[in-house]
Amino acid sequence: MATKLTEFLTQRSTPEIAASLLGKQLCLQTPTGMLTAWITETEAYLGAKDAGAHAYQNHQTARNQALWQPAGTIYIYQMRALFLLNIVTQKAGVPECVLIRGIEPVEGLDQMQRQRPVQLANLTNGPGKLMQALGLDKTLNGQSLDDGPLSLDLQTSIRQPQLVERTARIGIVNKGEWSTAPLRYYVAGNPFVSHISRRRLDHEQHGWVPLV
DNA sequence: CCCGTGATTATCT
DNA sequence: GATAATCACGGGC
Repeated sequence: MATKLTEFLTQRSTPEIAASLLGKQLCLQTPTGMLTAWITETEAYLGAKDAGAHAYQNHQTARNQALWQPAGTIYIYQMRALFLLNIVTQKAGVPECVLIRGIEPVEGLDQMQRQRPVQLANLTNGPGKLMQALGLDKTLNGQSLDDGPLSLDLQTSIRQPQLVERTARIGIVNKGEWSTAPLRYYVAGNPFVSHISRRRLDHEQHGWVPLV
C-alpha cells in the first residue's frame, strides 16, 4: 500500500499527479470518527524553478523543511489563522508538492459542520476552509501519509471527474510565466471548489462520472 | 511591511 | 441570489 502511494506520487510529473488526485479520497481518523472526502481541487508547485513555490531557488527555512522529504510527506503551513495542506511529491530532495484547495465531504459531514459551522456551500471550498472542517492544524506537518491519522485512499470510493478544468493558480501574482501557468486543476461543475461561478454547477452529479 | 485567504459589504439582476 | 470589490488579519522575512 505504501509502495503504491509512493509510485503514485513519484512516477509522473507533479502537474500530472495534481490532476490525477482529483476524485481520490482523503481520510482522517479522529477520536470521534472517520472523516473522508473526495479531492475536488488541487494546485501543482514545482520546486526550485517555480517562482510561486515556497521552495523557489531552493530557499529553505524552518517552516518549509517538509518539502525536501520523500513523496507522501505532509506539508502544512500557516497563514493568518489558517492552515494549508500540501502533499509532497517526487523523491526526497526534490521540493515539489500539490496543494489541496477543495474537498467534497463523504463521511463524517456532521462532524465537519460542527468544526466549521457555516452553510454547506462554504464548508470545504477553499484550502483554509477544508482544514478547519477537518479540525487540523500544523501538528501533522512533516509526517507521512503512510502512517498517522491522515491518509490517501487510492483504491476505494474513487470518483472519476467528467471533465478536469485547468487554470492559473490562485494568488500567484507578479511571478511572470508562473502567474499564468495552468497548474490549478478542478472538477468542472463541482460545488466544493473555490472561486467558481454558482451558475455553472452540476447539481445532480457534482461533476463526477455517475456510478452505474 | 508584504502577503493570500476568508469574511463582509456593495452592486447588479 | 450571484458576483465583484473591499477589509482585516497575523505570520514570515
